[in-house]
Amino acid sequence: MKIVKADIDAANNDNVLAPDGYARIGELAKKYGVTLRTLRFYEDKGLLSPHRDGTTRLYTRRDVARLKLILLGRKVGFSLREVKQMLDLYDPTGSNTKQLKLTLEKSEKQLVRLEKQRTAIDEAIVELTDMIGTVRSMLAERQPARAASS
Amino acid sequence: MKIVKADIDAANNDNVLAPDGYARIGELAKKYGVTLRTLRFYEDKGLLSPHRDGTTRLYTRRDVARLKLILLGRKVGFSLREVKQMLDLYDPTGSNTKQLKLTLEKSEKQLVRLEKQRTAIDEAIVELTDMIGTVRSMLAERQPARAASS
DNA sequence: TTGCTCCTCACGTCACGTGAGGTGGC
DNA sequence: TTGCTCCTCACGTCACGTGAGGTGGC
Repeated sequence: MKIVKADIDAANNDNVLAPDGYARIGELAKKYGVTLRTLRFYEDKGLLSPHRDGTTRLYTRRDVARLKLILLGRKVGFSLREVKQMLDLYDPTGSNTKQLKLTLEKSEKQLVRLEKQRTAIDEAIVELTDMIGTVRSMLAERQPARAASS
Repeated sequence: MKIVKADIDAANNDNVLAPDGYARIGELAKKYGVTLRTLRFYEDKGLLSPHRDGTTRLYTRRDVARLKLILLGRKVGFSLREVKQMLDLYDPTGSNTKQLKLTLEKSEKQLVRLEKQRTAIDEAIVELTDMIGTVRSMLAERQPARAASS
């Protein structure tokens, strides 16, 4: 089996960037499953800062890296404000000890919140299941003929 | 042991209503762990409709019953709009079959949503735990002296 | 010329939070 | 007079959704 460039491109699906090193907003949005609005919103909030070609946004490798972290942060339940706080502490020339410590601290607190959310959802599931049972039996009482006639 | 009226009142803690059959907003809020704003907001959205004494709101047994359902609905994740839809179908003179069927239908859909939310939270917990591990080891690498000196 | 992709406002949504400024009755 | 509880605006929050109206290049 011969491996051609297309195979490599397909396997290397981490790459949204065109050969020129830039990605357009539509490409990024599709790739990461977000809307254009979301990417513009993140920019408005200072989380992303793509280059421009006229009015058109051009995203670099750095923006892509940030976007991934933003989406990870959102997934685990951080607010955009918190994500920004952590990202803004990044310094490519330093040890980033401060950033890491803040991230660790916030993450531990967030983990506690997530666990509380999980128990809340578990409770909600129990209550809703109860509710469904109650409603079903009320319907059964109110239409005893239904079961027989249908 | 003598049972006095105070004991009965304390045991009957379902009752927020004063002897006149009315409760004021502050009493209701405290009893159900919500803010005044929340109760007013529910009214604004047509979910509650307390009586008035001048400008002061007076809640009846009916409002209390509705409030309990609203809070249950919110707990299991229904929007206020959905809760209103279901409550508005209640007819004290009928069989309420329509209300029960709508509630059942909505509840089953909501149960699915809740279960999806649970798996999302479980995933988030896994990812956040991973993250914490990664950050911890990065900090350990960056400050090998810390562990020895402290 | 048509289509596609991009753009900038700017208001809407959801469930309240949070003052500001004021009233009534003990 | 002071305190407490109540009231009505009305703007703020959070993370976008959703048009409206318009542009650039194949």
